[in-house]
Amino acid sequence: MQVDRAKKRILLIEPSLMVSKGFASLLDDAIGYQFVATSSNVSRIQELIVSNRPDIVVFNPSIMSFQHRTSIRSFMNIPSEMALVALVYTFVDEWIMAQFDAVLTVNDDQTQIVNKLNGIKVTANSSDKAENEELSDRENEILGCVVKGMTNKEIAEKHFISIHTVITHRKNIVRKTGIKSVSGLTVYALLNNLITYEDIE
Amino acid sequence: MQVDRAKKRILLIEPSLMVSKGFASLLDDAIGYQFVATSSNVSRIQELIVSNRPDIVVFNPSIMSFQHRTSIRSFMNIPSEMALVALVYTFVDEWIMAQFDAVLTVNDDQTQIVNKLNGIKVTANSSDKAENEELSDRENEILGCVVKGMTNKEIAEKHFISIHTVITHRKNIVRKTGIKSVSGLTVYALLNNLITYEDIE
DNA sequence: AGTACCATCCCCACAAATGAGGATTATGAT
DNA sequence: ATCATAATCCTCATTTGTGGGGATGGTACT
Repeated sequence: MQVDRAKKRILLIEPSLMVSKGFASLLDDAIGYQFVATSSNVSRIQELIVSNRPDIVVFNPSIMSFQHRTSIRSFMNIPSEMALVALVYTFVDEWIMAQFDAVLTVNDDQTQIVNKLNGIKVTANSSDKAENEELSDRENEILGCVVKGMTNKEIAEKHFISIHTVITHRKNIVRKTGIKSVSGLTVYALLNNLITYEDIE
Repeated sequence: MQVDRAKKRILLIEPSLMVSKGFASLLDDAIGYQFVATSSNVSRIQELIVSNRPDIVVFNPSIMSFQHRTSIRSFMNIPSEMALVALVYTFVDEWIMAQFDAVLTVNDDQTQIVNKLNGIKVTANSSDKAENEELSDRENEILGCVVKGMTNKEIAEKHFISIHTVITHRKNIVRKTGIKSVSGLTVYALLNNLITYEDIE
C-alpha cells in the first residue's frame, strides 16, 4: 500500500467485514481518496491512528453505545485535524449525526460518498454544542423498562421502589428528552443502544 | 464470468452497492460458491433468474414491505429448486426469517456465510406454514397511528370514526399479533416497514 | 455554606387505556 | 343461502398514565 500524499487517507472502523470490503472496493476507484486501513475493533483505533495518520476516520457508531453523551471525538481521542465521518446502516438520531463531519450510509453509491467527503469543511471542529440534558443511570434503567412494555407498577415492584418514584422518573425522562410517547421513547432507546429489538415483545 | 457447474451459483438482490461489492469479494475466495449476478432492483429479479439460473437467490428483505403476508417465494415467483436466502443488516422478525432457507447478516465473516450456505437443506420447500392472522388494511392504518404516539381520541378524529371503533381495532391488532405493549407494536411496525424511524417523535 | 442534581416519596384531579361483554351492516367466498 | 370477516358502534367497570403541584435526604462540586 503506497503512500500518496495527494490523496486523502481514510481509516475505517467497521464491524462488518462485508461492508469494509465493499467500502474499500468503492474507494479504490475514487479520485482523491485512499483507503489505508480498517479494523472491526474500537480498541485498536488509537494504534491505527498513530501508525497510519489518516486524514479521515470513518466510524460506524453502532459499534459502541452512547448513553453518556460525551463528545465522540474527545472520547476516542481523535486529533482535531482529522475529519470524523460516520458510516451507518440505517437511521441514527440527530445527536449522533451532529457529532460527525459527514454521515455516509451503506446505500450511498461512489458518487454520493465522494460528494459527502468533498463537502467536509477543513475547519472541522465538532462544536460540542449538544448540551442536551443527559438521562441519569436510574432514568435510563426506568426507560429501559418502559420501552419493554412494563407498567409503572411492575417497574416499581422490580426495583423495590414506590410507583410514585417511577412516575417521577418518567416525568423527568419526558422533560429531558422532550419525547412524550412510548413509541418515541422506544425509538430513542433503540437508537441509543439502551435496548435491542430482541429485548421487546 | 465463466460457468462452473461444480460451484453453486449465487444471485444477489441488494440495494446497497457497498454491501454487494463486499459480498462478492467475500464469495470470491470461497470454495464451492460462485457469484453470478447482482441487482439493486427487485423488479429485475425475474429476468436475472431466467438468464443466470442461480442455485441460490440471496435477497435483502428490507427492499420490500410485507404488510400482506404472502409467501415471499411465491410472491417473487422463485422456482422451488432454488434456495432463498436473506441478507440483513440488523434483526428481522421471525415471520420473515421463517420465509428463508438461511439468514445471512452483514456482520457474518466468510466462514459463517459458507457454513450457513452449506447448511441449506436441498429439500428446500418453504412450508408456508406461517398461518398467522393478517392485519387488515384498516388495522394497519390504526397501528401506524398508535406507534406514532397518537391517542385513541386523536386517531378517531383523524379517521372520522368513533373512539370505540379505534379501541375495537386495537383489540383486534393485539389479538392477531399477540403483542400487547406499544413498544412491542412499534418494533413490529418498524420490522414490517409500516413506518420508519422518521415517522416517530 | 451554597448550589445543583439525584433518588426517593406523596397528593390530587383528570385523561386514557384495558378487558369483557355486546351489536349492526356490508362484502365476499363456498 | 350460509358463513366468515371487516368495519363500525356501544356499555360498564377497572386499571394505568398524565400533569400539576409538592417534600426529603444525599452527594458532589465550588
